[in-house]
Amino acid sequence: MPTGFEVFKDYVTRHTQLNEADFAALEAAVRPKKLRKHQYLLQEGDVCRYHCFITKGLLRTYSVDEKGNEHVMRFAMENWWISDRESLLTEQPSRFNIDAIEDSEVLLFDKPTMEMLTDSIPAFGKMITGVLDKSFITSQTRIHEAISSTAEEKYNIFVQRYPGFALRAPQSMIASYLGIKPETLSRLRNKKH
Amino acid sequence: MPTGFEVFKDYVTRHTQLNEADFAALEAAVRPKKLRKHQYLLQEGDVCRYHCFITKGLLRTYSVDEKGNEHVMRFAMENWWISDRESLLTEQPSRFNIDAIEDSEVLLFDKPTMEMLTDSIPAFGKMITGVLDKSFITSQTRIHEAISSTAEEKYNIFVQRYPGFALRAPQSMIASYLGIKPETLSRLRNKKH
DNA sequence: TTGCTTTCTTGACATACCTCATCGTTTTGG
DNA sequence: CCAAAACGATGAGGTATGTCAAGAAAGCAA
Repeated sequence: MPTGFEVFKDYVTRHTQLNEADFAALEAAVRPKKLRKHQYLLQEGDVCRYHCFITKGLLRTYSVDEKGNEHVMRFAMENWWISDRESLLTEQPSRFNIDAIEDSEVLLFDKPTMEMLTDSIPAFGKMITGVLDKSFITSQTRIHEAISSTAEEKYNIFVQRYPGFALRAPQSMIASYLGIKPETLSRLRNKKH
Repeated sequence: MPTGFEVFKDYVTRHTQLNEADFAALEAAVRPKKLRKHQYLLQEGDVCRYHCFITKGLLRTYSVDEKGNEHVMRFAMENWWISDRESLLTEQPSRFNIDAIEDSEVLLFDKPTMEMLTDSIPAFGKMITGVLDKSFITSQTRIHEAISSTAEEKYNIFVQRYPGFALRAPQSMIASYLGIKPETLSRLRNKKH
């Protein structure tokens, strides 16, 4: 069973080349945290202070509207980053919650530490920039699908793109992510064709 | 009537502080381009080569699906940037079209030039980073609205947030942006309450 | 295991949105 | 300025998705 930092080290190694001194700097900078299922990583109203790298488990970002309905913005699992970038950037209270769908483990990078690391280890900085670029493109794609696809198309795309989420997340959360009701998703899944 | 570059200079001045030498470097780097209504700035299948700053007019980014339906991803007008970031980053053919909804004028920054400018003028680089951060947050907000709002709510939010687009863009394009049919939008607009 | 709670499935019905067709209005280009 | 085209409004009727309710299945705690 690899430690959280070993998972992270593997991830970094797959994306760029760093020497042992760089890894030592990363390991010293990082704070590991365990989350039980249902535990919050971030609660609405709090300011998001960390970039979080997930080494184990499954989390989601979601909002709760006036009627109490939850709206899942995204899922993230091992080897994904999660945070509320808006709150992290602006240092304003977050509109979102982040919590663990399974027992999970994350590495926390606070904002000044992350800045220090991306400045002092340029290859690491480039990697992070690449992650942000990719997440922007993913957002664009999701917007495109939201305005142009039916519920069934959205679900099929979701399963293809994120088979792990499709298997591990409850259907009610997947439905919420897709912008449809759980009953509708259940019917889509169980209809033959 | 200010020139295109004067519009851009005002914009930059509102966001950061540059000296005259910096502005001279920017002016030398930039290529102005006029677009007639309906003219493409980028066509599907072409690689996006430019960051474009709009000094006049109104443009849209959209895709066309197998059935010939257009899906408007975004609008942009004076003092907005437009490009296909995915294609620009990856240098792969774009899935989108960008064209002018009104006669328009833009300033073109090609990719290497932009890199050179953001490196050599740090304040300008920071401003560009800020623009990208803001556009990521805007994407997140749009996803949230897409999965959590009714057609009417989406339209009301759109009008509030972008009164200029609501007035200047044809309703069929606004409907497409919202992910609804033009007839539905027409009915929403004309229903009393 | 045993029960308790949460999640999923399914039916009946309601409704928001879509489709297609028509027609009046506005815009466009020669 | 006129004719053609594009745009927007509106009606009738269809379909996808939502709502509410009940029961089955699966997960969880003791």
